[in-house]
Amino acid sequence: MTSRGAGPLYQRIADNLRARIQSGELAAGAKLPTEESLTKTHGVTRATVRQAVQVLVNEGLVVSERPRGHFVRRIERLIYRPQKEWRERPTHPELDQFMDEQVELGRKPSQTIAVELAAPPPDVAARLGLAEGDTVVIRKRVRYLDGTPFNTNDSYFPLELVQGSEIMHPADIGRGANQVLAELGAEQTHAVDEIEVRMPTPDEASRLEIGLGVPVAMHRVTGYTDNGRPVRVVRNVLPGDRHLIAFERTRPAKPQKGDEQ
Amino acid sequence: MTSRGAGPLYQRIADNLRARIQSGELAAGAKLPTEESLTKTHGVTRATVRQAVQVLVNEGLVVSERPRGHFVRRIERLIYRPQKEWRERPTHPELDQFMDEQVELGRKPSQTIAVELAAPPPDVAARLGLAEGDTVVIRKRVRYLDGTPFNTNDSYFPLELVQGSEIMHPADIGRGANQVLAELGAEQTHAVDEIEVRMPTPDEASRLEIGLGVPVAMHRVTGYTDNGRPVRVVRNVLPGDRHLIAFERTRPAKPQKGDEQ
DNA sequence: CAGTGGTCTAGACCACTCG
DNA sequence: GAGTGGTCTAGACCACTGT
Repeated sequence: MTSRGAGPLYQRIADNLRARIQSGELAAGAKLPTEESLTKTHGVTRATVRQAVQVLVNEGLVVSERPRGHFVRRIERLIYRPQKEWRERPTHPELDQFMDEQVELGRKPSQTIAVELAAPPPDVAARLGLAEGDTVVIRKRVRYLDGTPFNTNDSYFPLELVQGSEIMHPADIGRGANQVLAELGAEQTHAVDEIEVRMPTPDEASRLEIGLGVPVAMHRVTGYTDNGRPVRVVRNVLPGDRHLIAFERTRPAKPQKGDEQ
Repeated sequence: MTSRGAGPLYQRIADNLRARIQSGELAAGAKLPTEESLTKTHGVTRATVRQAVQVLVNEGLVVSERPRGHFVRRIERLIYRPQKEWRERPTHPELDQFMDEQVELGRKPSQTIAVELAAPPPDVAARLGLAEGDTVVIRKRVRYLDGTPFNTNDSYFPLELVQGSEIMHPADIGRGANQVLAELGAEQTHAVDEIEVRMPTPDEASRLEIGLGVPVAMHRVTGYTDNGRPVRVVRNVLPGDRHLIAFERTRPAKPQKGDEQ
């Protein structure tokens, strides 16, 4: 199954290393053989060995920690609940079966907040019903856990809606930005959730200190007032290796038909 | 512009190309300059140019269509609704709801079904409460839309539960596997949903015909009976460039506090 | 200062598709 | 058959980290 006959040399070397990782011979955190030593064991040049290792890096299995060497990636995911603020307790005890054990064991959270005025990105413009030339207020947050970036949380508001309000101050809003919106006569009463999966932009990669081979999920929430006016878009960017997204179903009824789950 | 600040040559070439893609100068589907021509315009060797292009490929911005050249990736996402099966909709028995929805859009769906007996992967074993040496029945499906793979849908059942039942036949189950479970006295009444974001395994990449630079979302559903016994795990693997995950919130109530959305 | 990976050059041959 | 990207060799020099 592993080094089946043909294929490029670098793929066969990559297959060999991948198999050793998956078998546990090279456990999480273990150091890979040096490129130099791989050239000898496989009888190829260093360029070929590097190509093989690059395959594993792009698969997210291996990280480079220059100049100490390459290491098997450690993956540790925390639970992310997109619906969190509308749920205090799960409806069924089983829901926590695989989650409670992982949840916060005395971690130290922190965050940074910045406020910018800028033109909205296309997806935000479309959802707020703005033109790309319009201006939005952006509250940009990066959340950290034990000092490493955990996710980003950027809120976009139409400028004329929040002009001069507390939302434009780069500090935590104790009662929540939604409460401020309500005071401005634009209370957000419902929302649409979307999740997009892709590789990070260079910007996102640097904000989140993401290595090669780590994709992100962008969780986008569009908030509406009672009469259907969009007043807010939130974009949460979650590094794939640090999050497990969990959510609950609406109706605890019987599935009706089919295998569509 | 070109020699902005420092950095490796290949990164600057990649930055240049990325900017031209994002500005629209190189639109979706457009052909990139050939590697040969890039060596001339930037005065470097082909290896360096290839390194630059590889960056964009790994970001998912560019695809290679050998030997025609490199092209700006076209991204077209369809909506994926993890909660779909609990919406009430009349359907034809032959088609499950995924297919059903796409048929309405004039697409041509198809699928393959295979049944295997094997040891469960670790995540499935943990959720079904099995040891890794135990055996599960796996119903493996690949769904196609207009001939291209769209996602995979693999269901795992404990062998002793479904032994000899219709679930072990590699054909569509009109009334749904959940109905069969109910007839076996193990009706699934609630479920836990998880989404994991990562790069595909080589297996997944080949099953789904995924190119480099395309991550996947794995949507995992664990189904339980009324008394909390896990009877089924479903793993849906969704290529990131073909899906937009959408879901609904439970209560149309006011958000309670904070910006946690 | 030795060891490691990161970058880059200068070539070569191959496989595949298109006109 | 021409043009393209895919693979591979044989070197070289650099930057950084730990001893």
